[in-house]
Amino acid sequence: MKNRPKEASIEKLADLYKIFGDATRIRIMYALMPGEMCVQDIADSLNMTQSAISHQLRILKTSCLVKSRREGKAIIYSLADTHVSTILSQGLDHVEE
Amino acid sequence: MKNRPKEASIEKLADLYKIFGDATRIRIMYALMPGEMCVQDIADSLNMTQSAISHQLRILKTSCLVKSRREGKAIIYSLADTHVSTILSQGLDHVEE
DNA sequence: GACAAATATGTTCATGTGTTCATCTAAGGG
DNA sequence: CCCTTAGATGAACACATGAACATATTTGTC
Repeated sequence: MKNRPKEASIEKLADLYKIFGDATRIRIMYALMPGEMCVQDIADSLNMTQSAISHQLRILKTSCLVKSRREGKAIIYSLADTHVSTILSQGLDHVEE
Repeated sequence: MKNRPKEASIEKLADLYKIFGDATRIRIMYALMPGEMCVQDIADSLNMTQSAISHQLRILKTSCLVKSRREGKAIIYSLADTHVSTILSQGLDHVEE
């Protein structure tokens, strides 16, 4: 059990969890687990508007939880690293007890 | 990589992370890591009002992240299980890269 | 029982947050 | 070029959230 982290780390930590603290964003991340997807496909799969998804994707990207690349007209999103799935399944363990 | 969880689990997961998504609550949990503490001591250690801490403790307790017992006039709080520290250090890993 | 100490709770207020709607930008096809 | 398609962005609005303040509750002491 480590010491209490620095104030800066605590703020960062809270901010990180804030990102995970929204069902839409979690759904997006789970949608991206099997593989990359474009915005409209995510929207369709979650039954939400393109705009709503785009807004959330921006938040996820700013926090480096997803990354994107352009392919013609479409922009393809994918999970940024394996940490994301790790954190999610960690939380799921706690929830599903 | 598992299947997408049920809707109910996703909501619960988001709610769980929402709890972790506040610096005050994280500070409280870190304060409780070394061992149990009464409300006023937590408040002093974090330089916050007793009321603010009590409100947050109630949220943490409702989510089963801390537990409490009475000892005379005081109520002593402690972390509910080891999952809490696990989740916190997991997030810290991601943050401190 | 009156009182003090330790917490809990209710209310209020300012601030954040997520979605929608309308609009804007970028890329490809004719 | 003009138009269509795919996303991004900005403003507005409704709703949630955290802290402060005052007050209530519970317990121990005299």
